[in-house]
Amino acid sequence: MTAAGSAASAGERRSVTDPARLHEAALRLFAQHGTSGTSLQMIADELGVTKAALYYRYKTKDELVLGVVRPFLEELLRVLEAAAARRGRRAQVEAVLTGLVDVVVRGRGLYVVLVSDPTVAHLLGEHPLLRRAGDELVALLAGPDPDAAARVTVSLFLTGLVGPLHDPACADVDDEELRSTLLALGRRLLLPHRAPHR
Amino acid sequence: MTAAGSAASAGERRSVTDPARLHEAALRLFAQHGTSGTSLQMIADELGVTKAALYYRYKTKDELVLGVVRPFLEELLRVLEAAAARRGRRAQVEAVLTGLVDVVVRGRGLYVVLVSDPTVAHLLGEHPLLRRAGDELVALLAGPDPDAAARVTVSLFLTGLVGPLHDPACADVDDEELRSTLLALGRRLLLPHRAPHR
DNA sequence: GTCTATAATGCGATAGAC
DNA sequence: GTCTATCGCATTATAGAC
Repeated sequence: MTAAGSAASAGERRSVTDPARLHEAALRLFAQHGTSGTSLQMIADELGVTKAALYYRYKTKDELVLGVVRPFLEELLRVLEAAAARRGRRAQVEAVLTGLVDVVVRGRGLYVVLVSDPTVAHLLGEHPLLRRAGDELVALLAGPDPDAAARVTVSLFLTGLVGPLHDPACADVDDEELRSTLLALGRRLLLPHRAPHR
Repeated sequence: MTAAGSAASAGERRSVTDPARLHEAALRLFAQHGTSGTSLQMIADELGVTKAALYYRYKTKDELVLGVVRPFLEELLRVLEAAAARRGRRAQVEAVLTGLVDVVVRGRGLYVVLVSDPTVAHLLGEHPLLRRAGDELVALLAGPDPDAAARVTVSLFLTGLVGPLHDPACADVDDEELRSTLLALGRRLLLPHRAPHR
């Protein structure tokens, strides 16, 4: 919906006014260097503007980071809402999985920043409204009153999703195959299974 | 072996000369704020010394980061060596899994820094000697000529290992249970399995 | 809405006393 | 082996011209 199409037409000089351009550039740098390792200067250079121009849109660097991450979180919350409306745990898990994998694969770098950047984690921890996303996600996938193993499993899966997104060994995997593989892995980990031979 | 025991006796003023103390403090900060988000000042404060004192041990910040990560990588390489000496893919995977999970659980924060800090990733990419660890690890777990699904699976598992280590939802899980759960998940993901009902 | 210019602070790193 | 002091530079952030 809010795809990259609007800004993809050409190398035209669009200005920072278009938030999509800023988000796209900042995100790429955040994913590559982390938010702490990315200066406003780097973002400004990438956009062909000056640092000061960025301060017209965002009062602080923290707000910029949140601004980049927020749309992704909101998309995730919509997935969770839709999933929570389903009846039956199995249907809920399935809905979360498909929605989550889709958002994550489309988002690529965004999810990396979201789960593995300490600064972002800290910022989200301070905004309880945004924090809900993570908590609800875990609750839906782990089910009610999850034991230790279930919690570890969910945590491993959610964290692990980022791996294939930027692993050079998986660079040749196209989005469709990545989606279906991650989905299969999610089902294998999160849906009831036969216990392994012991 | 080089456990935390040597420096754990009391709050005694040990000085930076003892590398274990420096590594411990730096690691905690790296895991919490990322390497870019951790200044030498923060490390020095944590140790009760000045920035300048750190420069006696390490010429640059990069060298300090590598110094903290290296012992962990070497431990990992020993695990890989031992595993590679086994006969049969199944035994190799099993050996890598048990060794890896043990090192990761004991290392805790170290693995977080290793897999999710962009600066560390970049530094390791420049030292081909250290880079071997990651490559060999993937090769051993994914097997010869792995298809896309196998590569995605290995990547998800290796990245996912960090999740439960610092997820608050898993904070109550003790090391032993964590180890056995991660091991079970690894087997489930990386050893041949019956295809799911489709 | 973007610029130049600059303030204020913190950074990594060095020099030299002890 | 650790200190104080400092250099040079990058950083976040602001003020004011256009």
